[in-house]
Amino acid sequence: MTRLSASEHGQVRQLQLPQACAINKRKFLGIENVGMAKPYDFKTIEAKWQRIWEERDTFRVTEDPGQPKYYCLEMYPYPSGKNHMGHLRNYSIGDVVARYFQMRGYNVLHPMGWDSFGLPAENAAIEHGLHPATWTYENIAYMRKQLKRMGFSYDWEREITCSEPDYYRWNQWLFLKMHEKGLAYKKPAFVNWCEVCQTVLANEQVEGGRCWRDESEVVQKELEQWFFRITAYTEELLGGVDHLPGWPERVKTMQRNWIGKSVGAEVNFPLVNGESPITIFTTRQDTLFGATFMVLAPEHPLALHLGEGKADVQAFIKRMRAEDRVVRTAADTEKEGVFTRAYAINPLTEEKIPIWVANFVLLEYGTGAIMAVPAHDQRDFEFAQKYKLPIRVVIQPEGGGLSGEDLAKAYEDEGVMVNSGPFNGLATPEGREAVVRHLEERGIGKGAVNYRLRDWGISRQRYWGTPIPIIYCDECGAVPVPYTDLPVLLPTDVEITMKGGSPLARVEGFVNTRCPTCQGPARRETDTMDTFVDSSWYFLRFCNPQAEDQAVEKAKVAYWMPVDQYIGGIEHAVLHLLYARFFTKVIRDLGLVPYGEPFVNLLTQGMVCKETYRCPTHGYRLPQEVDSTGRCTACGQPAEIGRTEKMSKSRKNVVDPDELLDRYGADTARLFSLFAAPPEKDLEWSDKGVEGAFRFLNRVYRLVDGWARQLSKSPTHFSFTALTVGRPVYQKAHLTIKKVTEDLDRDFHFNTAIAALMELVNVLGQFQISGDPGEEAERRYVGRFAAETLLVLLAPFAPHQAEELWERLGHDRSIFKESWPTHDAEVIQREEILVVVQVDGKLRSRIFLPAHAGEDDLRSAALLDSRVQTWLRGKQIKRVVVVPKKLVNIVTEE
RNA sequence: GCCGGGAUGGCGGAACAGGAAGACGCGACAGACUCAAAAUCUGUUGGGCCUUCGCGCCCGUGCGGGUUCGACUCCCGCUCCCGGCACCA
Repeated sequence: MTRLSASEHGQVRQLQLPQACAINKRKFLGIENVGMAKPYDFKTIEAKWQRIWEERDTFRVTEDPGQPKYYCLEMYPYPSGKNHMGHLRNYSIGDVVARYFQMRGYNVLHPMGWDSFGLPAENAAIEHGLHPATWTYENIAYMRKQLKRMGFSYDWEREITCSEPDYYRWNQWLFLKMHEKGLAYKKPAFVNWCEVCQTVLANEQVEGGRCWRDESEVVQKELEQWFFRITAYTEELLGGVDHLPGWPERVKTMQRNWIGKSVGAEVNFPLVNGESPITIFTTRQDTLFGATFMVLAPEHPLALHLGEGKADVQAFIKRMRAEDRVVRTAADTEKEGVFTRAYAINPLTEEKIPIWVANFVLLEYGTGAIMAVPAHDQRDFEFAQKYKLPIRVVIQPEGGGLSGEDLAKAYEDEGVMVNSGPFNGLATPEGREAVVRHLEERGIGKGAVNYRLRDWGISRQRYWGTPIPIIYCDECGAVPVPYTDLPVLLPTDVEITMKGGSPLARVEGFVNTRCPTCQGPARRETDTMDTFVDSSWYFLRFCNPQAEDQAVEKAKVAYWMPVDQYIGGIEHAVLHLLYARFFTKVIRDLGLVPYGEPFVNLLTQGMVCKETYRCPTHGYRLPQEVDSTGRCTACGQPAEIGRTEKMSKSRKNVVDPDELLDRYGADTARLFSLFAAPPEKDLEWSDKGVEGAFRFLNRVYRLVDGWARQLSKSPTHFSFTALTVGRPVYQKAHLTIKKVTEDLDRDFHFNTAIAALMELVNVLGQFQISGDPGEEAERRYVGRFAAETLLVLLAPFAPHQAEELWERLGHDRSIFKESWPTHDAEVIQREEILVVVQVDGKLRSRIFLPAHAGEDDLRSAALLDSRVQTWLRGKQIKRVVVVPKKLVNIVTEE
């Protein structure tokens, strides 16, 4: 018996081919004259259709209020040189989405552009002696060509290049608008400084104390910098996360973590000497009675003051301030402190408690000062043990029994308040509220919220970016460049050295200017903007990329926005995706967009990985540098084999897209990257898998091309009820429509959609379009219907081949003008259903019944089945569970 | 430590609402075609068992329990892997 998938079991017998058919198989496959099966000529076909799409402006879109819109956007690339497989995967996913929605009748906006400002251009300038612009624009030209070779359905008329004045002038415009509203401001601050990049980095660009670009250690430097007040939107950015059902949970979690909201209280601790009190922030105000000392951050202004005339305190503060902050603030750094010999009063116990200065308290979180509750905070506990400070239990867990003397570690969980005067007996949640109320009544504190999120530092001491439109005048201070003077052009004659501060500072013609207010001599700001500013609103610009007099054109943006589907890498979960949300809210408040959230649905595609070989002495090796026994060919040592890691040049496990395209073509590259894994999971590259995709496309090609001539004579109508030999194939085609459509609608399950197409091709491979003259009309009708269905469903995945074969079937209109098919529920209705019979939950028999069989029919048929009866012998039937049209389970008495 | 995600054949992965575990592909094995190879086509392919080779039986979705007629799926308790945050008060 031919094995087919379970769902088609009922059709199996009808699909059997008599042995004699094998003789004619070559003929039916259209290869009888070929002698040898040649692969289809993807080079000619792909080039042909790319040319036709371009000539016919197939993917040009304009606003059309009469048609539902769909905005499909993939994160635009940084033009680093060549596209890598991650890009191609990202854009292949996006292209299927865009083409699918187009066929579903949507007006689809699918644009592409270049995130073309950034540091690598400056590095390349030094390395290769090229101007950053030259290097960037050569890369763009190359990468654009690659994308076109992939056949992506972009509206290239909307291409955006961020490094062009017609784009970055609007960065400056937005900066000025934000400056007007107090959302852009300058302040001195400790900032992250990367020695390699010679620039400041935003908090979001520091990962584990290292630069996100070059992974070098980041140091802290105090500099005067421009900031965007993202914290003005903290609550909205946090709350909005709850209203993004189309975003992956992990991205939302990351954003919540990054914003880091803590709810608690601020409490004032008066000083014994009567000076103004120390304010602390705590989330555990219910432990206030257990605060036996206080700790200030070394940078806290009061620390120096209290340490006046105390050499050891001064020395400690000096040493701590000089210490590398990344090291000092690491969790495993030993706690260290010094007693100021000053005292504060615990406002609830009215006890005198000592004030310390210690390394583990951070100025930038909360108020830079803490109350220490050693019994209920592990850090305070460790500190108290080291310096012999009192430990007092004020929270008892259920069952109690804790005492300060024999505590081995802090009890940080919730419990019941003890040793807390009027609050004794309250559980932690109520205690928290009660203490806040008490503090507020007595005016010694208040409920407070703290966030981890800091304002976004955007100044970069680099050349290849947007000039910040500010002029410094000795008389008038920092003066914004008037709107009418925009853009502030980035000068082209600049020397890039990567040392000695902002390159623009050395361009006299740029720096020296006149004050817009007093006309006196003045100097321009020489820092440029973080490149993340460009990507924070580019999706709005795509709606009106050519607008010369405004950043965003209200009506067009209102039509296209929000982005219906955004697709990109998880690495931007916080960075870009947080900034873009912030900018959208700012621009909304400028009255230019009706939405505060830019991206309705977000798909974070997985990385592209490949096996990696590593030799202990020679590092990463190419597969050919490792012999069959797994030893490095250079030194003979056993190499680490087959570990799957993200593709990267340094790991020597990359696949070059150009080679892939030369060898297999765009359709194969697309199909494999969509088939090998669901889009959100990592994709393990497999050369064999690519060949599998290529083989599949060849099968489709031979099949449809082989049929094409005969199918031109097909009848256009045939009654379903009259179908006989072609019936199962016709049904399979309808089932495939259903499956592919559902898979695309349900979170873009491309891999299973493609699997369904493969199943259909497998069935069609067994079907003949000629035969008995009496059957010929039916066979051709069914063959044509199935082949056309296959092509239409395949079109979003392998567009070139679908177009080509569509044309060969006699169509003169693009397959993308076809509307997406719908399945006929009556057709896929089976005449016969397979019922699974279980005895005590174990599969014991299968029976075929007419589709209209009811529950009672199922029950009696199951009980009558001879195999079931064997299993029932000597047993008492307890009950019979019937699942309509599916299953019968006979439960017996033991 | 807190938060999120995950674990299914030799491999990538299916199984939609609790109802046939392993679709589809890769690899492997066999056969057809061929002088031969490649390509193509056709089968077989989770593990084990058998004087019965069957529409056969037993086991099987990280581990241990539970709910249920029935669990990859739900509940409780673990292990391991991946990711985010973290001396954050």
